[in-house]
Amino acid sequence: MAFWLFKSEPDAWSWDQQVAKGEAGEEWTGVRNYQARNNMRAMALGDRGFFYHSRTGLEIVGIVEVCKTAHPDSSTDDPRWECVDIKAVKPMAKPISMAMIKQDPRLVDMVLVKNSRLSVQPVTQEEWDLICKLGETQP
DNA sequence: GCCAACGTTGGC
DNA sequence: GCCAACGTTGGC
Repeated sequence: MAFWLFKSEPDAWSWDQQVAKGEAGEEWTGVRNYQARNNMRAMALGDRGFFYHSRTGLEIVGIVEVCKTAHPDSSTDDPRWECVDIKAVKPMAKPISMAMIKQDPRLVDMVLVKNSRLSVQPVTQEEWDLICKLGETQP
């Protein structure tokens, strides 16, 4: 199983909205970046990811699961763009902020820090385990 | 709200 | 195929 991180501005699509979708989940539409798309193409059913609030919030607020693998993005006719569906699994007991990540030498190499503009990014097993631990959340 | 970093576009 | 110009993202 692989681990990922999904970024969203809460003004556009928030964790609460994701939770409201429940088991059905929701298409992660709107990605128009090849690297992010390729990451979604690489996802398998059941892969887990962090849900991160960008711009306003700047913290990991929850855990999601891939519930549908990559398919054409219904928000565009352009066949280049694909997306997966994700569903909310559980909130972080303690959200993990960008500031906390930057302070931890074990986390400063995260893509989140190194390439803050990539909206769908991979997370390593070590990063996943540590953030779950710091967030006091069972993955 | 600012602006640096990055990705994309398009003229040559 | 290069690279300047432009648009967007997202931390601050």
